[in-house]
Amino acid sequence: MVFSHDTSIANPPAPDQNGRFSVDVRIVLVTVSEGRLLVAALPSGDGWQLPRGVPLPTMPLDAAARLLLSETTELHEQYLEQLYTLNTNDGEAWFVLISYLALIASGPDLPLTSATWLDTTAEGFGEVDRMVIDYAIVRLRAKLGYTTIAFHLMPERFTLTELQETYETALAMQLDKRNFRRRIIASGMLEPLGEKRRDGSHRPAQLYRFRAGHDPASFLTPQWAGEA
Amino acid sequence: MVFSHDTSIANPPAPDQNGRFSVDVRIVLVTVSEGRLLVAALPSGDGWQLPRGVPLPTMPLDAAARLLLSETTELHEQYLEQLYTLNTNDGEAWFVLISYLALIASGPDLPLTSATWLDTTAEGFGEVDRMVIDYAIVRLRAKLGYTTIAFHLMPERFTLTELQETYETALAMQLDKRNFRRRIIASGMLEPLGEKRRDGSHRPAQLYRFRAGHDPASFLTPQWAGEA
DNA sequence: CCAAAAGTGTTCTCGATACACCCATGT
DNA sequence: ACATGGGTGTATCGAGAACACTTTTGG
Repeated sequence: MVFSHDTSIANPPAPDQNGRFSVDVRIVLVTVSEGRLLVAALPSGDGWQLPRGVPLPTMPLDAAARLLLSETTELHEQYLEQLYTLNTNDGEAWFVLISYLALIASGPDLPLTSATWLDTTAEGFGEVDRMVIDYAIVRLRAKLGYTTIAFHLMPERFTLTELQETYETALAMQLDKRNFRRRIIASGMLEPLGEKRRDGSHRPAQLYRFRAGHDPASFLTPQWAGEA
Repeated sequence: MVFSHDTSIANPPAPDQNGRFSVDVRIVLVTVSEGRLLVAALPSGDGWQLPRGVPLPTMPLDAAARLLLSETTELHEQYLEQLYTLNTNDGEAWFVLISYLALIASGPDLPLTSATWLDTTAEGFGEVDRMVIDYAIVRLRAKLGYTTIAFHLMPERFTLTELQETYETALAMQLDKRNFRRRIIASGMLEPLGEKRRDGSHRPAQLYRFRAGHDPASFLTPQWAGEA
């Protein structure tokens, strides 16, 4: 018998040698800036690594991840989502690596503490970090198609062109302006503000914000692949 | 500073008091039989619980899950997939609950050891187990739409009607025979065997098997919702 | 010849795509 | 008046859904 079976949630595994795994939390903190999809990285020897930490067993992992995030960026309005749990080996012991995807709004101010923004395709990450980043990007791209997650990459108020640019950067794909607008409007996720933004010698742009009561289960139509 | 930062995968968290979480593995083992979607359960007090175990830190979690599976069923051809990692609290300490989805082929022989097959909607599970089961079913249904996962619920050789019945049971939804056949055939996931099966006073059915070289990344068209 | 399950095609609708011009403003 | 980015509509195509009859066998 290899397992010590416990009986219920109210009666969890005894704190013996078994079942106590090292847990390592890593965050893929992503933003968009000037047409680039960026990830927060910390220097590590001659390369880079994702922000990471070993949580205390006295706090929930999501709280640990959020704390880690607050050590990485000063900005407090972030989206945080558990990504995937890896299981990795180091000699004898296996440890559990729980990865999170975090998003913060693009903008001229991208406040980091000791981390640096790197292109998401940058060289210099370890093999595992690279996998985690790549998976985070896959997930982000998929979710852009059928959720309103893009909201977290945008400032409070924005124009449709700015929103489209964020999608294009995140998806690494050009989108058709008319189709993009038709779908975004049809999805009902945006609320037009009365105001317009004048920022040059051209027609001013309508400003929008994400609708407060946007149902998080509301779906945008997927499959923008193959458009450009 | 709440986290002890480590530098790389090759230099994992030190085995100190921090970062050692209790880890609990649970398996949602699912099969289909006689039009019912079943889950393997163990008795627990006056109710039921999922097969579970506390893995040793000296083995990968997937191996622990597979071992657990082998304690639950004698059948060895199973599909196993990591589902989701929950983080649950018991008084002071938090523990990490890693859930797996496993599938075994339907058939007259559904060999279990100490477990019992219950309807997936059965009462008597704890709150957490209920969540895990429900999520497993959601994932299974989604994956039936765009992968060849159904393969693991079928015996080696089967007819199109049997395959459709498995889909219908798993999805809890009636499907149109002609549309079903057109899509399954078009997906290329099946290989017709030369033989036919005669099992009654009616036209014999062509036998199929899943194509050996079926690309696991090959996708069936999704979205069968709303068909019936 | 009857019962029972296997097998097969066409039509319609709707969402996804491709595509080009006019509008409002600042200089 | 012209340069700049904002804003709009239509035609085509393909996938998904709805739908009913013929075929083959055993008894």
